[in-house]
Amino acid sequence: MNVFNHFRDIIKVEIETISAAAGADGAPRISVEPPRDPSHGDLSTNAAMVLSRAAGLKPRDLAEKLAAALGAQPDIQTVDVAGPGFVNITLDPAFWRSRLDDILQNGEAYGTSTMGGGRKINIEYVSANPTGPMHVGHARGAVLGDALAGLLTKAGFDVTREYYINDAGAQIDTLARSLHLRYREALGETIGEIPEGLYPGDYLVPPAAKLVERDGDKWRNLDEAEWLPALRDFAIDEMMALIWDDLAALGIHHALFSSEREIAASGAIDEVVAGLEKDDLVYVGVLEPPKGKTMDDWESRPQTLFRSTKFGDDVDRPLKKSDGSWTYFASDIAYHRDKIRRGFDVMIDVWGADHKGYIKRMQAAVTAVSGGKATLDVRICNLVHLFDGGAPVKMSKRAGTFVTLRDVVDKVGRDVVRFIMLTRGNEAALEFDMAKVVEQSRDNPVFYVQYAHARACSVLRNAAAMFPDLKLDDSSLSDADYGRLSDPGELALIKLLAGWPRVVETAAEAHEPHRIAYYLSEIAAQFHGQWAKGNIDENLRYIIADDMGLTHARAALVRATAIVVASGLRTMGVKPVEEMR
RNA sequence: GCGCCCGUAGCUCAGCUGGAUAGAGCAGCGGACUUCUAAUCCGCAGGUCGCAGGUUCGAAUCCUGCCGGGCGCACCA
Repeated sequence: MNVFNHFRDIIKVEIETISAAAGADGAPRISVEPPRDPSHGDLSTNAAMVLSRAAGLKPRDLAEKLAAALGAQPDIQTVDVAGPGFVNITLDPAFWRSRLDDILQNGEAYGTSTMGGGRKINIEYVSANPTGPMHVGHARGAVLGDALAGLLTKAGFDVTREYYINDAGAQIDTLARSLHLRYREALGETIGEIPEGLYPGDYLVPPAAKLVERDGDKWRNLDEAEWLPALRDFAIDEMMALIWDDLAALGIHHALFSSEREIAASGAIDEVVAGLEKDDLVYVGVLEPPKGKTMDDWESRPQTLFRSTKFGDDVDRPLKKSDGSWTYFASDIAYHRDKIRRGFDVMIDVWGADHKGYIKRMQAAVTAVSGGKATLDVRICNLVHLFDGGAPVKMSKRAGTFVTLRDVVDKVGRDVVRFIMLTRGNEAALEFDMAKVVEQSRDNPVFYVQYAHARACSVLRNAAAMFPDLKLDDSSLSDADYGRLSDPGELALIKLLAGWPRVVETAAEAHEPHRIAYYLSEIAAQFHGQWAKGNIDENLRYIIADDMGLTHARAALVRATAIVVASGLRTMGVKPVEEMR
């Protein structure tokens, strides 16, 4: 149960009783939130201030009426009117304690929401070019997309995880030529320095050997035109296998891989552009060179343009290259229309920071192609600055200090990578210190949260050892006498745990999975803090040797903490640990 | 020149889509262990939310204009 939504519904009913006009008017603007200052109660609503005009009352007067009505509701202990017309509600502690039932009975499914109503939503993420292994920067987009997918699933959406393979264009030819060189090397030739313009990485050496094994020297002395298509296919398959491995190391598995080449081959691009032409959204025109930027090779010439300015873009965008072939943008339009046709009217793309300038045109295209019915949200991932023990890791392909995603995952573990990548908002740059993230200390958020879960499991193990007769399965725990959980710290922890459904919904709505990481840190802090109180006052320990009933009640709280932390971690794609030694 | 993002404590960052006295970690200072794992916790100190206007009951949050930083800016993907 989302406690806040629950009482929001009750408040709406009461408002309608007080004033039908107000009830009909601004219901959507009513917010019910936890007040920042806990001394203001458990819930705070702005309803009286937002609806005073429609009700024909002064905010404070409406607030007083609302407060009187709410005071008679079950589960509500006190209601106060404060400031300009806030209505602050304090709930009965028994109501909060009963949230433990909700948690224990649902297990890790606690927090699952019906907000999404099973609506289809498509998340396209990673989409790294198949020209080599993934590097650290890719990891952030991969984790963000995957965690967002997990979050939206938890929030009740029908999520499809999708990867767009950019397997067309000149880069793939470059890949194929680079492979051919390595292939000749594998056949015994001395190739020397890799020429400028080809990919120098030695990750093409194993595929080259594999190609020799499969085809012998059959491609060796042919003209490029004869071997290029075959080597292209071979190279793409090899590179995608590499990327799949890297993703699997992060625990990421897309449901669908869409190929740019297949889109192009299907004629979808011609089709979608023809459709845009029909709507008068395509024309031939001349673009102005950008001002304030030196463009030596600028050549003013007529181009086939998409009227993206009609949908808020800054300039119209080219659909054709100078050689007459389609631009990447054109095939991306066709691709997104394909997604729309597959029934997705809500789409999310996760891109790197260098693609920021591409957002408007893509959103314009989605609006145009769908007739305004589909929406595209683009989540941009800022840079990851890699450190090792406080020293920046300089990455250079030439110097051979290039750090791949795989290197980092192998070094610190996939759960650490996943969690740390979500400890910042996606638009903020992120520092990733490979030494620090495996430290067992307070300033390592992964450890701090994992330790809370492990500590909770440890308490339950100890409780079982001390009281062999105590039933500690979830259903027995939900029969415990919660009334004995009366310490303010315990109640505060319960309230935090009860906030999980709301965190899921607000984070899902904002498309911001990093909020889960912060929320889990809060729980961990409250839990560790409560633990420490037991070192000062033995009566506050979770396990009380001569009081099995109290231990049972506290075990229920501890178990509920473990459940919520585990649920949060799993939503982020991180595996909770039961022990840390 | 234009567009987007960012600017919050000494440092790294949250701030729940406009709520009340702006929060946390680190660093600093002072405390707490014959432990249910101190791998932790408690306290103190630290702020003109870049600057200036505006919108309103109310602004770190929205609008405008500056200042500073980042990214991008036909045909690559």
